[in-house]
Amino acid sequence: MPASPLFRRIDVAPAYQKVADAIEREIVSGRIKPGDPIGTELELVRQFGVNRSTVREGIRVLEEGGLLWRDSSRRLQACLPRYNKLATRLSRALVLHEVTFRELFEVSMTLEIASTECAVERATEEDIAELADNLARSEQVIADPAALAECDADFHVLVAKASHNRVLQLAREPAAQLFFPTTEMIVSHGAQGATRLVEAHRHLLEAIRRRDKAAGVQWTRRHLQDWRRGFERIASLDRSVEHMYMEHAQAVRRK
Amino acid sequence: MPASPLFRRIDVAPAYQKVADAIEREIVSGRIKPGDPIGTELELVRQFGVNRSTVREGIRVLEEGGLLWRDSSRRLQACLPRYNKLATRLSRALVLHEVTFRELFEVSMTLEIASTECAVERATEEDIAELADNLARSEQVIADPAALAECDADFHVLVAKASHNRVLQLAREPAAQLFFPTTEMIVSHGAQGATRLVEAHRHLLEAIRRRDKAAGVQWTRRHLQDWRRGFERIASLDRSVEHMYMEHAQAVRRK
DNA sequence: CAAATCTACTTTGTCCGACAAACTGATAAA
DNA sequence: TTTATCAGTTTGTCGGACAAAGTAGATTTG
Repeated sequence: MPASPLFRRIDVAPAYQKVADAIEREIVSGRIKPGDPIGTELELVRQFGVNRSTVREGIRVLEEGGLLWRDSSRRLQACLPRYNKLATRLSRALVLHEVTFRELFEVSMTLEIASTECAVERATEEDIAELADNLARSEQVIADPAALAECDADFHVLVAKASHNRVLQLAREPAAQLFFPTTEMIVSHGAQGATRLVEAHRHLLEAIRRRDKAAGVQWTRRHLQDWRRGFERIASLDRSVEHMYMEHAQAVRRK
Repeated sequence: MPASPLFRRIDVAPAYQKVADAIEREIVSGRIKPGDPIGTELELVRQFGVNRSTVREGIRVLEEGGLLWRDSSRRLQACLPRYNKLATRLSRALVLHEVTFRELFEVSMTLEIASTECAVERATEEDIAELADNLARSEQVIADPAALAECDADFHVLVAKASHNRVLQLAREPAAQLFFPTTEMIVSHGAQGATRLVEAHRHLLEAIRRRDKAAGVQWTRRHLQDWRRGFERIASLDRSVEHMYMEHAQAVRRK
């Protein structure tokens, strides 16, 4: 047994990791801005003094993390991680952890209400126009559960956008991605599910337009309670989110 | 210009991506369970019929996504994506999007209150014991801002854990990772900041113990308002979260 | 017989060199 | 001006190579 450690542990992170970390540092610190080119693989090989395979492994890590992407000509660029892609990863994690619909519902209720409150305060004319447009489309496809479910998901994304709080937009997305796909099932199951949904959206939009926070919150709550009642007619809230949803999310991501 | 497309677009995803997708499908679908070995690189080479470099690039993608990891002997295993790692990625994204402290504060207020409400309902004896333990430690390090800030962050993680809602735990984490590091600055700045913080924790724990939801919410709100007042003495809430915090988060992640 | 040591084998991380396909940019032809 | 051609880059993939670290089985030692 050595008397006392003479030397500190040396850093033995693999080279590809160091490459990834080095590039990540430059991007996160702001020295490389989104849109800036990173250089070709060969240039990186020369700069880091490692093999191209090693550089490529490092690049894959950052590409997956959403910090790098390849433009149309496949050249490397720094970029801002897209919320959507991150949210998909999170949703996947929630599925694997087998969270229940009760957990999703609880959080969605909280976040959608917060979303509405902020939207009532801050929605711009443009936000309202987008919401109105969405509502008009919903009314047209009221008989088509799949299309209506998509409209519903979009509507709530738009409300979140109108909140002008990007943290909120990001925070609600993972639960929403798992939560809203069930809307199709629910709407096509119950009889007046579709009309109640559109009605709720109409009142919600009206509340945002009139800057009436209490009404906005009330209709958001009612809207989600409707979802819950509809869901409970089909399955238990304590059922865990299933792999089915993940496959749905993957299909969406790829298109 | 061709009259009409005779052929469908051929799938030209790179091989490493196909490898990653194939393994991901097996894991997400549940056919490979967390903890199951994936096999050695050479086995994957044989199964997929591609080069080892290609397999390795595919593996990197999944490793970064948190679906694969290498155990102590560096063999590949499927695993559940850790919330912590995902949250770090999200925090990084928030930094790059230059969100403001106001946005963080707004969402944290919402989620911490929700967290408290659920914790009051569902905290077990064990949860309460952990919180009490944390509180005792806080009282010991009340004069050490760095240690106290860490205790504070832990306290809120424990409250979220006591909510027994995993979606909530995950949803609050990204904002918290950026929000709480400022506690150190705030506590060391104001005079009674530290005592007020510990006092809030004490009341909060007491509320959870007594299942008193109103008191829990009230003290959570007061606690966060304290943070806000403290922060505003130092900087504007509309300042964007800075790169500094990201470096802090990276240091934490590595240890 | 149990514990420690040695040895042969496997696996990972890295490197090298190679090549086809796709893309770039510029020049030549219609 | 548009189209065709062509040489040079760059990426994606391949095959093979090797040192370091880990594994497991055989062997020695107490």
